[in-house]
Amino acid sequence: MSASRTARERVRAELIREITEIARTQLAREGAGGLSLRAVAREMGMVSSAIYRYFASRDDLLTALIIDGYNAVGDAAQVADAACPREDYTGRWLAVCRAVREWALAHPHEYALLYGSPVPGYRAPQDTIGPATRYALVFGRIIGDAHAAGALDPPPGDPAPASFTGDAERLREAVLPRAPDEVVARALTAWSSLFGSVSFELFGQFDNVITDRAAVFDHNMTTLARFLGLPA
Amino acid sequence: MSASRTARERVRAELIREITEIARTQLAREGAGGLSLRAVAREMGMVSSAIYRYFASRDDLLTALIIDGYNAVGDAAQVADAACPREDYTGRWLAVCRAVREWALAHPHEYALLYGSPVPGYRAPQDTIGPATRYALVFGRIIGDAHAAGALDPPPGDPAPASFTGDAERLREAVLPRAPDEVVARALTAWSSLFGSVSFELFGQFDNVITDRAAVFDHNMTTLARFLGLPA
DNA sequence: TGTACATCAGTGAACGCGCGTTCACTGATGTAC
DNA sequence: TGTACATCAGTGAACGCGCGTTCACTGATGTAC
Repeated sequence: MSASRTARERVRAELIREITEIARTQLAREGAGGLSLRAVAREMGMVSSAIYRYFASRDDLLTALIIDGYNAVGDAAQVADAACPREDYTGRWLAVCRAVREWALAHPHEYALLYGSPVPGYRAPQDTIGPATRYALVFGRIIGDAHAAGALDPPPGDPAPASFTGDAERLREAVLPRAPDEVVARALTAWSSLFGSVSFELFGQFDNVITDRAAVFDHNMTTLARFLGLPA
Repeated sequence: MSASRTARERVRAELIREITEIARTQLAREGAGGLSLRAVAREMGMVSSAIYRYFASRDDLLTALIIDGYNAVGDAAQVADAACPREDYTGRWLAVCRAVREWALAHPHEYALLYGSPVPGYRAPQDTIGPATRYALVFGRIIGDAHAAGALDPPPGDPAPASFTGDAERLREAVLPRAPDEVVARALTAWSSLFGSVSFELFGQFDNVITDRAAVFDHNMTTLARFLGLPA
């Protein structure tokens, strides 16, 4: 009977959910290095080998966590963007930046897993790519909307290097339709700048340097908005 | 005899050097997590407990590596700066940025140890602070020199947040004498932007995104120079 | 210069730990007739 | 509706590994008289 098959499958799905849930809290406590199948099994009240019914290896479990993490960042970005008036491009940009920062502060080890030093020996499979780019779509849409509305007026600067045109074309197709090379290049700068700020705050470089980190972050992101040409 | 005491001490110093050397290459191969006292001892042809004559614990060895790393970045920055004409502030800025990037590319795991996700369970002792700020002095001197020469002309922007004044004062004392708050704030932005770029490149975020990374990096750093108000 | 003693370097065995993964197995749950 | 069979979940023991750290010890190197 297909109803009973789905019953078993529901239990299975629920257990997979529970395993990743426990793995996530362990990740939050100890970081990626401290994630262990045996510890997860212990907390599940299972024998360690039972986990292998659900995940083929430790790396598979890590991959699941990574995908969940990227999706969580993507969700946070989307929600933050959706809460703003469509034409308030600068407000949308700022809201999404804050959402990324706040997610990172709330999930430091997950953030480190996604954007920090690579986990030694771990090679990300293809399935992570889609989720990994979700939040980028949000940023792309904001800048793209502003550009389409003629609201993008970047301050003068050097032209993007010639060797960048191919990359720019690929990025236009993926996230920034119709934006000129210079805008794409600036978007990349802003992108790495945002994550540079968040990483520095999270990884301790701002300790004893910046006190009111939220305010400095906002200031930085506003400055980046100007740099991108978003309206004041 | 004091000559013979120094003989013993010379051997001791040489062994400490050799241990950190081997530890450094292991760090380069496997990352911080893969650094093991036993492996170092094996490669030294010693028994593992012998290492404890030279380092009280694994963390102590890590600390030594971290200090060496910060000093290496500091040296690279200093050398790059010293090779430029004093009044070419933009050239000096660019040279130091490149030096940081090139050091990072040449020593990815060491870079990750210094600027990537914190090593779980490791708490940096006070002795790392001095070396950690050496390269910052170099950046500070460039911006400070430009400012003192009246060559700093930053484009308009929002004022730094009020809550930043205390931090700015502290930073003025440490690395940026006599610079106004806005300049200090911009220096911080540029600082995290630089390391954001380098980290993204190193940690794989630019994979399949940017092809000619050196060119894009140069472009970004030049843009940051303008943002700081360094002359074109 | 020679001897008695103190310091230091390195050994080897051991403690106690945790890990990922495999494998043959027992029961329970579902499927087909 | 009832029975024979196949699938799946979970067990428990084991393999083989490496790790940091401690400790009592042997020799060698240096020191003081």
